[in-house]
Amino acid sequence: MDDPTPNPLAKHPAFLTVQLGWHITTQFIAALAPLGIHPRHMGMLSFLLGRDGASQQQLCDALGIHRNVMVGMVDELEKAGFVERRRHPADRRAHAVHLLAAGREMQRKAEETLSRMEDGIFGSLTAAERAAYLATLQQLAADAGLSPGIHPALRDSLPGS
Amino acid sequence: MDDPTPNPLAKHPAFLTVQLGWHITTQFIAALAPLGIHPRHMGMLSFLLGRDGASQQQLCDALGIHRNVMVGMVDELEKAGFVERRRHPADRRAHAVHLLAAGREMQRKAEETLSRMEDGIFGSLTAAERAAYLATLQQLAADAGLSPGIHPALRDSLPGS
DNA sequence: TATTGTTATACTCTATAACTATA
DNA sequence: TATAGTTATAGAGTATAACAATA
Repeated sequence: MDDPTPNPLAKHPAFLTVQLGWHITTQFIAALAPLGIHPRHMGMLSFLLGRDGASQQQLCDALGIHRNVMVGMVDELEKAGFVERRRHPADRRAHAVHLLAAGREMQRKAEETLSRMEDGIFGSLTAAERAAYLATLQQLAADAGLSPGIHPALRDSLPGS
Repeated sequence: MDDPTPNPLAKHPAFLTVQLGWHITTQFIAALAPLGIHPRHMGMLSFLLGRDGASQQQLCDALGIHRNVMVGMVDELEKAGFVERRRHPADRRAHAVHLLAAGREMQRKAEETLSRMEDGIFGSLTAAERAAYLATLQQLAADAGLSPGIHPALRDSLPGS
């Protein structure tokens, strides 16, 4: 049943992290699709929860997205009624991006979807194992200097078949 | 020092896995660049270690890469002297892709690079924590049905700045 | 002069489809 | 007729550069 010479990558925690992360991403994209949004939209909404009224440039800096791409993302979220561009109180060049009620509701649904998916993925772990896994991840993320809740490339799409 | 309303994603193990996986990927691409190869090349070489002489189609099936993309990858590896296309003994339509000595050597160096990088990333964990992390990842990968040592999208590149 | 948002252009990557030689 | 490898074409995605308004 076993491969005579097993692939050496399978024993590397770095590889396994990437492999599992990729699997989670594709699965989450699919889980979010019925809601009509992409993980990158959820990332924006989740961030705005704590920084409502941020300028597009501030969103760019925080989320690691180019400002020309940000234009399109805000367009999409605005068209869906999740956010609104308002006048920035301190800088007339900037737009203040504000969460609307529908946006908060969508963020809540998306996070619920995420939690449901996690129950499936981590279901075979004991509570203690799952807690240890989470603690380790948080420590590693802190070691690596990763910003909490942010990463630039929650983007497209499915692996080539 | 803390964000008044912290980003809720930071507490989700699924998100943290993806975030850390992305960080590892970008760091590994950079670590491999001086060797002149990309993680996807290492994936090919590591796989061929156990399946030398596989046809391109078999490589496609195993690694989840389209066959038109595989053509270019084999071209690159062949040009670099890491693999060689030979006649397939059983099917004259197919090419048998064989590892050359330089390819084995490059695989070895790449895996050494990976191990060095892992020492940096996981350096703050105790041996027990690191072992537990690895065991959990292996269990989760098995639960998800992921093929050992394989994933389709070890691809480009850096997050937009 | 630098910065914010925006638009236009070019480039890269990926996906689809066609072609050949075998099976 | 179907499959392995290859090539060509088209589409999506990303990055670079320019622009108008404001700092």
